[in-house]
Amino acid sequence: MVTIKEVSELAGVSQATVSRVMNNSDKVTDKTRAAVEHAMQQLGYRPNSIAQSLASNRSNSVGVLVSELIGPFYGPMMAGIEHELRQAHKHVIIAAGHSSEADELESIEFLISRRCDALILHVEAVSDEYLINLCRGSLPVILLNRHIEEIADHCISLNNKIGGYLATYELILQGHRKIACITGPMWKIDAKDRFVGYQQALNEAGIPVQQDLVVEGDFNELSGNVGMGKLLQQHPDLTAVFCSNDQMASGAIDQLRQQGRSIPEQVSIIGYDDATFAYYLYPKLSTVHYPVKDMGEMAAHWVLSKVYQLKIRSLKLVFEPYLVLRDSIATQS
Amino acid sequence: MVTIKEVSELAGVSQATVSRVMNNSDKVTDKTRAAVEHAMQQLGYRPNSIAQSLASNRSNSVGVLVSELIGPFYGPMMAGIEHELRQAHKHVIIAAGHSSEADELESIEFLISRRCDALILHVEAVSDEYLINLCRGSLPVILLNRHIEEIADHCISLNNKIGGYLATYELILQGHRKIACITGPMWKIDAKDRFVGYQQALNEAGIPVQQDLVVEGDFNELSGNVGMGKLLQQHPDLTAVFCSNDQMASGAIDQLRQQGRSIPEQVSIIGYDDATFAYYLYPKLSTVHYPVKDMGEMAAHWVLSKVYQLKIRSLKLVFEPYLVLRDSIATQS
DNA sequence: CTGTTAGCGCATTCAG
DNA sequence: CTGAATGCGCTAACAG
Repeated sequence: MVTIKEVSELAGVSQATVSRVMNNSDKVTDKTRAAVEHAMQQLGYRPNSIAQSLASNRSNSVGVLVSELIGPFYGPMMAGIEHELRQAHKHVIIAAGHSSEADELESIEFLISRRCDALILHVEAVSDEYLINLCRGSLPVILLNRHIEEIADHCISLNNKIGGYLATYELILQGHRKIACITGPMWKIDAKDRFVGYQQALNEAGIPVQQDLVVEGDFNELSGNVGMGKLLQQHPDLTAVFCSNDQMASGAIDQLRQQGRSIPEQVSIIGYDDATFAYYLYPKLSTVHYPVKDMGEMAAHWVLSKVYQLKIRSLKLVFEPYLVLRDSIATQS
Repeated sequence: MVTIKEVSELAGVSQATVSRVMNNSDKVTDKTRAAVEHAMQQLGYRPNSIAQSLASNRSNSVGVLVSELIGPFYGPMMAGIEHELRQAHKHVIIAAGHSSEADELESIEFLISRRCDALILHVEAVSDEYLINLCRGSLPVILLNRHIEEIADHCISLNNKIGGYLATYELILQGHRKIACITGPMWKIDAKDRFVGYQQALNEAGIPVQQDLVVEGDFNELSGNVGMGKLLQQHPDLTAVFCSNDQMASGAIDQLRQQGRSIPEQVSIIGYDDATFAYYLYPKLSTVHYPVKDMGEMAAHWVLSKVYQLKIRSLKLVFEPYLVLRDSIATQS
């Protein structure tokens, strides 16, 4: 591996000068600059960014922690982050937290020891206190998909209560009264918030919330399938279901079809997230749009502006969901 | 940030000793070890892995380059890689190549300058020569989803010709003769191979390959939709379609439905990849299974064994696809 | 078993 | 505008 030293010798200058042309900061004569660049070319020199980081105390990389690398949700988020950061020549070190506190903590440890310049965290298991503490430290941290009042300026989140409300309200608007709900894991704040929105819409409409019209899923397809099965058994007469994400909705559709129920004629269904595949389900799934890619981009912008002093047009921290109506809801008369 | 020096002073030992207990390599008295660990605790010491890397010339991180962070294909691949690597306490630095030669080259540059201990590459645009050269270098490189004869031992790939063959053969077996094909971008080797398999199956069955029964897509949903439109216009009497991936298949299904064709009664369809969502399409999509997660894991194993000397049960470089038959193919009489 | 001595490759003073 | 010197935080011989 060729080093700065060899370059400086070939170019007949000092190492400091080579360093200068690399960080094209200081004024260097065009002539010496040319000489140095020529030498770099000739030797196939690649700066050792590890050494750069150590010397400059800046790694030009930001740590990203997501729950999973798999699934329709995190892909767009990571893509949004990577795209913006890359344009600014910053780099992404990625880790998965698997919704487990131990894994999340270990990942954060790792990213810190990696001397990331900033952290973008989508964490679910770690406590508020821990995060508040972390944000008080010197390392810039931005939280995705989580809102903590004490550190609200470090949080980019979606108003999930409104999302759940909108979904349920639409069902009510279409005349449904017997509306089931397949929630996400209730210990997850977003799952809970969506459920709160569901209850709120029901309350406002004067429809009592029935415990046995609600089942808890885990955000995966299978749990939607199973949950729908239970629901149908207890309430064969239900006419609509709000699923807390699109994956569970696809599982629920599968179950409904197995039982010979037509969608949306007999049972209406609405999802949440607006994942890419929602459009290709049959019937095309009505859902709540979650601007996850935009939020990833915004997190990157936040970092770029706070850490790397890039000027950003605007910083938006709270996003609003909106309905995407397709073919999975029918009017109930 | 507390350093090794402060720890050594608090513990009353030399820095070297602190280093020793961290790499719990050499023999250290239980007593001094305890003292050091106590000091580390008390100071909240976190090793600076940047400095570790520079000094040890080993970064404990492996660079991963994928085409996109988004979409149903790369998620499982990254998840497979990350999972295995993490268990060995190695870390993942990720970059996206966007199927563009410039981006791919830049990403590789970046990963190298990051002093990754190894590279796992899913590249599409970069040339064989470049890769052969890269593999000849001292940095261990494993290629995913690409087979280059000269460096076959650096390639983990799927036999896509067989996959395309299997898909088409199944259609023929079910009595179809007028079988269309929506290919991926023909400059991509896997798209081409799948198409070769299609042609081969047709040839063997004595069915002429008709140019206008073939349209080129781009692996995204929309192109499947559009492609299906063209096909239907030119050949209203086609009875089956082989789509080069599941996303295009979902688009094609959408188009067929728009035109009022029933699936599979009027038109049979088969996809490729066996993405998660394929099961939840309607009808459930028959497809060719692509063990992408396994292949990601295998890449990680390769790295673990070649670079970090972990003993791995077995190393498999060429994977075989297999059919997953569901509900999207009907018998043609 | 432990301390001492050198760097790793680069950025960054400070002179000149 | 350029060079020499110093150190980032840690590992790796080499003695003892």
